[in-house]
Amino acid sequence: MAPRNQRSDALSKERIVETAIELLDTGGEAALTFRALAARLETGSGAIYWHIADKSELLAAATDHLIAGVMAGVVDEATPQAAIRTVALALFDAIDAHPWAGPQLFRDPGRSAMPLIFERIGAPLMALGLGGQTLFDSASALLHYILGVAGQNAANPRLVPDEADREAFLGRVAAQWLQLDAQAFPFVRQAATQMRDHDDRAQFLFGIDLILAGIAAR
Amino acid sequence: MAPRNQRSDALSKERIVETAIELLDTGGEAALTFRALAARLETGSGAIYWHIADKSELLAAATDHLIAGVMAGVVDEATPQAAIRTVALALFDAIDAHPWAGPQLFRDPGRSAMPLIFERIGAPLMALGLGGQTLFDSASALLHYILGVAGQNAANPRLVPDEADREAFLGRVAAQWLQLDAQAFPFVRQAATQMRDHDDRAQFLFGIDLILAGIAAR
DNA sequence: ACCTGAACACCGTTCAAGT
DNA sequence: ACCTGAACACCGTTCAAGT
Repeated sequence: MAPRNQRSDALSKERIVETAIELLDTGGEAALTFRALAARLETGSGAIYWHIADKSELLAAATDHLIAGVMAGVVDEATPQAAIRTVALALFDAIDAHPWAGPQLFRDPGRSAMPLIFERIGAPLMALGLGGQTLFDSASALLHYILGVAGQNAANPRLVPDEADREAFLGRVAAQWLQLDAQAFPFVRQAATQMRDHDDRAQFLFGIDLILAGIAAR
Repeated sequence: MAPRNQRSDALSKERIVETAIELLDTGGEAALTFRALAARLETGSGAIYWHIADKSELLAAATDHLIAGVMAGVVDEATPQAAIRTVALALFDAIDAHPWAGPQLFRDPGRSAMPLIFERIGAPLMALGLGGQTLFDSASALLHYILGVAGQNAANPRLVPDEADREAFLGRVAAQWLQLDAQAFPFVRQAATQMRDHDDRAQFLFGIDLILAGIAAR
């Protein structure tokens, strides 16, 4: 058997992380096991631990890698508002395509993904003239809203090729909401009728604009 | 050995769920195993499956139970804005005390926890005169913001008796942010200096008010 | 220094057997 | 109808042994 440590494609943290992302994209979080990863990398499961501390760090590193790529691809915009909308939509689409990353964004705010996102939200607000506590609190509000939608999206089946699964999912939720008591749940029952053909992306942007309008109104 | 199925405290879904919440509150999500749960309930691990489909349903049922209790305790308020603030803060404090429930809120929007929350947000907006798409989108924005903060809180160590752990956590995040490049991260570095003594609860309310102001400005 | 892969401790879940 | 608890299939992680 050829010694692995002399191959040109030797193990490295980057190669491990990229392979992990492939497994996550293909089969979701359940598909990422050290055994599957080792098999794909043609190595022993223990070898991975030489480069990565544990599974928690592996998932965090995969998220950092993904977000860094997304953020690097975001183009500059003319206005601060447009810049915030563009970054927000880029994140929305990234979680749409890689739903496993949604819950990860909540984990460790010190890691690289979080500062990358936070800077892209806060810098435009500075350009708008915000500062001090208002700046910090406004940026945090936008960040939390974006993460909240990301987390929700990660739970929904959105990345199906055809729209059938998504329709079925929304239809099931709407049906459950319509079964609620009309006296106790007037709003939710009305919302149920709007569920099936609502545009997630437009609704997401509406919320961004709501927060931006709130900032402008101060 | 006395037969279990004749005791007055026989197994029931409610007793299982309440015991599960005790384990979750005491030791976090890792402490909830079917073996630990069965030991605490003085039964076999398989007996639980007679009442609960699987672990996913157990966690969802625990969350529903928790949120139902929280929502039942929320008092009515004079104005729609006050009602929304009160519900939001009640959820904030509930996740603060039971951080394991944060990620669960993202799971299944059809379950009872989600409609309970959504109704309490949407009904006051209806009272404000909102309707149609604007009503649905505005309520969704508030919901996503609240869930985003809840998810973030669940990841942070907040429920420690003394403030030492929280201080250490925020200090560590701030230190990591201060190590970033000054040219590339002007905002994040400034935010780092505000991290240690910021008031999570006040910042959360600031975001709620920002969205409410955005709604009012439309 | 880096890799191998068996072994360990632990899960969720099932199911034949009991009462 | 409900409970028991061993058994199964599967994890993450460790570590003595290799190169």
